[in-house]
Amino acid sequence: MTTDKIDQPFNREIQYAAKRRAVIRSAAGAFRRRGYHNTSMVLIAKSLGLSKAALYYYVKSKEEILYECHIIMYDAMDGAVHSVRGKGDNGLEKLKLLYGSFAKLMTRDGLALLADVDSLKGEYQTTVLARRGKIERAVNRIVEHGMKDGSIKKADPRITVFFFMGALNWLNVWYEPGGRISGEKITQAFVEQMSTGISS
Amino acid sequence: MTTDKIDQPFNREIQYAAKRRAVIRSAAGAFRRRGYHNTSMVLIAKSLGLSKAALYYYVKSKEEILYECHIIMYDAMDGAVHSVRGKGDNGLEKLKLLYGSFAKLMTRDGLALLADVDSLKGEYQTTVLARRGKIERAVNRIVEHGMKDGSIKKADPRITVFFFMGALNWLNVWYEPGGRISGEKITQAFVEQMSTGISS
DNA sequence: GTATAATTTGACTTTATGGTCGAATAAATT
DNA sequence: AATTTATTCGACCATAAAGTCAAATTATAC
Repeated sequence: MTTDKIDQPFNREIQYAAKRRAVIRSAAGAFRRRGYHNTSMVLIAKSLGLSKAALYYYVKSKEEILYECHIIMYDAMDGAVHSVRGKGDNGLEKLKLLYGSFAKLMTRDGLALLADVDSLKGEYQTTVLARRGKIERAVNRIVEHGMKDGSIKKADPRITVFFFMGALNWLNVWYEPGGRISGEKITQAFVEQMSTGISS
Repeated sequence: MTTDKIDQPFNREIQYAAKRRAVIRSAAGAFRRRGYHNTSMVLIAKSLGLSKAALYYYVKSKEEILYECHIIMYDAMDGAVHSVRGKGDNGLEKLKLLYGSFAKLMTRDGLALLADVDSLKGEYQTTVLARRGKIERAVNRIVEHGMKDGSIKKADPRITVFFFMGALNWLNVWYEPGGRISGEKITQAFVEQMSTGISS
């Protein structure tokens, strides 16, 4: 059928993209659990039932995988920032929404990974640091806004933000998806503890 | 003089120990800044004006250095736990004292390093995880105590602790000794934010 | 069923770096 | 000054893991 002729090359791309995503997702999980440097390409390959060489059909290098992990995460975080636009009656309420989204991202499947930036070089690192800065500034802005509207206690916004963003990032180290503590409980508790820690 | 005969061999040991400490301190700083795997032994050696081989006169392996970094830190933290015994009118007050000590440890010179546990193997990792567990339990106990005496809001103590301990551990990633924000300011702000986040 | 393009592989090269060793140097001891 | 002991080094080895490539396999198209 003619649809095949049109669909088939399209499917190819889709399947390639899907497999590529699978590679990165699988690697991301391994990186989170064992750390970037303790995860070899052979291991990533094997856990997908592939040979190492096949991996390089989908990615340029190990570094690229790490880079994409970060980008995926920052894309998701940017999305969270965007979806919070116009919501929340004041700075604190907006921040609670955003922080909750962040926590959900970090706990939903093993996607989360914001570590090992030092292992990225050149352009890769520059881009990732830029993305990180962008998120940081967005959060800072909300916090500063909250300090002005009186919903957040006045303090050095940088330290304030580092505190609860640090708690979030550290999740990667100890949180086990599907472990004893559910992602929802963590999200709820973190939002609660964060907000009471800074509300005025 | 006779004192020399007695002092000299003693000095030797002291100097050896001092140099060994210098090696570990220097390495710890590099590890914290660039990450364990991005710091080569040659680099550590060069930054001390030594050759790589000379390093191995003081340490058994790179892994041993990382191990000692952790132990030094946990010794200091144990000390902090110990020095808080009997102090503080209630759980929250005691926790504030302890948390402040921890924050001081993390910000005072580049000593802090509690990451890369995955790069330790066998006995090394077992011991470090045991030490970490010990600290965690001590903190948990204080928090639970505070929840009972009414000074700390009732919640899942594990998550409560992970939150503010995570914030602390993440310091390593972004804090620059001698940078724009002083250790004292951070310590003060962290204790404040931690305690208001959990006080009832 | 043959040709073409997409995947996958085994076997290889390369590289970074941890670690070793015997010899050289410096310091203390007699 | 000679001897022993502590310290340091240059040059080397070992190895793990990243990355490459020509060839084989599998899927798709005609």
